[in-house]
Amino acid sequence: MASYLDQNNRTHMCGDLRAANEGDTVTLFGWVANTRDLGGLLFADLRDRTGIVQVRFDPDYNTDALEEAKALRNEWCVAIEGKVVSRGENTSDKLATGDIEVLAHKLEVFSKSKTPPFPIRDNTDASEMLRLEYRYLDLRRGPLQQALVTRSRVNMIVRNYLEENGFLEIETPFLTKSTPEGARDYLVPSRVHPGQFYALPQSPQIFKQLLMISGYDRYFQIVRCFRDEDLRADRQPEFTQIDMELSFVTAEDVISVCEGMMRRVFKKILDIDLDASFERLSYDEAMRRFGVDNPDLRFGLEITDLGEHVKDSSFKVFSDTIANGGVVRALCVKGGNDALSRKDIDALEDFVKIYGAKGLAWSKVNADGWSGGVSKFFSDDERAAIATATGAEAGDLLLMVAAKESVTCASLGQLRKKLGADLGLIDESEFKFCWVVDFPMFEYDEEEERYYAMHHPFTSPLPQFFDSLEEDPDAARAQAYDLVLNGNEVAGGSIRIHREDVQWKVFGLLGLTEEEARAKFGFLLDALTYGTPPHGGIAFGMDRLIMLLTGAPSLRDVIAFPKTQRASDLMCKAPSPVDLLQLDELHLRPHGKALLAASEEEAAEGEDA
RNA sequence: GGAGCGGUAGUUCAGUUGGUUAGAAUGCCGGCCUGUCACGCCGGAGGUCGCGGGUUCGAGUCCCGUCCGCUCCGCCA
Repeated sequence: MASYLDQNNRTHMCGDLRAANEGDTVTLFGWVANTRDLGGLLFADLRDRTGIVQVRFDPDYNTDALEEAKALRNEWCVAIEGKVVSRGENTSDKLATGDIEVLAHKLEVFSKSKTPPFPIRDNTDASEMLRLEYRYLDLRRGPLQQALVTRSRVNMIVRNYLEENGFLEIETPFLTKSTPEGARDYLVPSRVHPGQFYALPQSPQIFKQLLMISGYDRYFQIVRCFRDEDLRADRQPEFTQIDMELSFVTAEDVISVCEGMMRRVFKKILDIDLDASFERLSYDEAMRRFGVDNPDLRFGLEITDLGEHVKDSSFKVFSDTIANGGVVRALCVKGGNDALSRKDIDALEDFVKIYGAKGLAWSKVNADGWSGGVSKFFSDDERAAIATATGAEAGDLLLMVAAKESVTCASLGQLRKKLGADLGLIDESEFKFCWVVDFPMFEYDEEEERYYAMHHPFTSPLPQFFDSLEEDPDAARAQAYDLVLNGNEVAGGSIRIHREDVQWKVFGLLGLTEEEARAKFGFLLDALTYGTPPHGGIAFGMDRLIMLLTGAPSLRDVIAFPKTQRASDLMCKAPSPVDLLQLDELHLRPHGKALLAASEEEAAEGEDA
C-alpha cells in the first residue's frame, strides 16, 4: 500500500497554505474536523495545529478519492493530496475554513476515530471535567494549541535571552531533602532507607545558592517545582519556574536582567514595547495605596486612610476601631451613586466579609449632602474632611472598612480589584508591570507567637537594618522584590545573606537554635563559610506568565496536563491506590480502605491455610 | 479545615407546589436534498436523574450522608 501519498515533495500545514500559490500541489496531514456531502461533492474540513482548511473531493477532478472520502467522519486522521484553489480574502491571523480550498485527488486514512465525547471546536461548551478526562482531545482545540505554542516560544525566547546574558542552564535534583519552612512538601519514600523520605523541591533555592558558592555566577533553569498546598485557578501543585541566581550583583542588576527579559518576551510574543524600566513601589506604599502587595496599576481607585478624620467620630464603630489600634480606610467610587444599586452594595458587603471585615460602611455623596448608609453619623466638618481626603464629589459613593490593618487592607484591596473589573475600569489590552520592593523581613504569627521569614530565611535585610535586626524585627526591611503584572505576582526574589553573622541573627529571630539550623540547613551553612560571593536571584512563575500573555482565565489552560482542584489527574486517574507489595517494599503501612482490604486478604489467606 | 455554585440522554441544558410514559437542542444511526462551511429536510435509537440512606401512597424534586468538578477563605517561606 502506498503510504503518505507516495511522499509528495511538498507538504504544508494548513497555516502555511497562505504561502502556497494557486495550482500548487500540496499534501496536508491532519484530522477531519467536519464533512459535508453536497451536490455530489464532498467537503472535508481538515484541521492541523495551525488552522482549518476546506478540502473538496470532486468527481470531475478525480473520482478515486471521492468514494473513499464519503466514509470520512470527524477526527479521522488522514493525509490528503490536492491542488490549492484560493477563494475569498483571508485577513485574520488564523486560517479559517473556506479561506483557502484544496481540491483533493488522493486520500489516505491513517486511522479512524470513534465519535468524540465532545465536539472538538475552538468554542466548545463541554464541561471542564469532561475535557480533562479526554485531555488529549481537548488539546487538539485551537485555544490550547495556541497557548502551548506561546508557551514553547516563551521558553525559547527566555533561554536565548539568558544565554546571551551569560547564564548557564544547570539542572538540580528532584529527589532532595525536605525543607522545614514554607509549603508542605511532596514526599517520596525511600526503598533502601526504611522510614526515610526524599522531598520534591518547592524550588531549587538552596541548590542555586550553592552553585553561586561554586562559582557559576549566572545560573538559570526552567524547572518544575512542587508544593502540596490547596489549589486555585492560578495555583497548581506542580508548576514551572524560570529560576535564576546571580553572583556579585545588587537588586538593581537582577531587576535590570528581568526587565530586559520581559521586554524581549512581550516584543516577540505580543509585539508590545514595554517601558525601559518598570514602576516601583515599596511594600508599605503598595499596602497603603492598594491594600495588597500585588497591585493592579491599570486603574486608580486608590485607598484613603480616614483615621485622622474619624478618630473622634460619633460613629462608634469607627472611633472605637481607631482607639483599639485598628484603621479606617475608604474607597471613593467615582459615579458610584448611579453605578451601584443598594443590592449591589449589599453584595459588596458580603464580598468584604470573606476577608474578615465585619461590614462595609457606605455613604452616597450628593450635591446637597450625604445620604444613605452611615451618612447620618457624620458632622458637616467630618464630611468635609473625608470628602477632601478621598476627593469625593457629588455622584460618588464612599465605601469604608474599619478593622485591624491587615483585614482592612485585604478587604479594600480585594474590593478595589473587584470593582476595577466590575465597573470596567480596566483596559484589558494593557500590560502594566511594577516592582514591589522593601518587603518586611518577618511576619509575626500571633497564634504561634513567633516570627516567620516573609520571603525565606536566606533573604538579606537591607544593610541599614543589619545592626537593628534583633532590637526591632518588625521594622526590618528585606532586599526582596516581587514583579507584579496587572495585579498578579509573576516573579519574586531577593538578595541573599552572604555574611555568616547576619544569617545567624536571622535564624535566631526565626526561633531556630544553632542545633536546629544545622540539622535543617547544615550543608548550606557549611558552604556559606567557604567564601560566599554576594548573590541574589529571582524566580518567575512561568505558567502564570503564559496565562497573562494568552489571556487565559486559569492556569489549567496553559498547562498540557493539569490537575483538578483536589490535585487529581482525571485522565490518568492519579493519584491511585497501589499494590500492597509496592507499599511493603517502601516500608509503608496501608491506611483506610487499603488497610481494610489488606486485612481481608490476610484473613482469606488464613482460611486457606 | 471552611463558604458558595454545580452534577438529569454521547454532549450542553430545561424540568413548576412531590403526582400519568423525564423533555429540548446538538451529536449518533437510517433516508432524502445538494457549492456548502454549526448546510437543509424527514424518520429512528438513546436515561442507574452522581452514589447511599431516609420521609412519603408516590421523590429528578424534600431531608441526611457521601463522591466528583468549579470559584473563593484558610493555606501557598
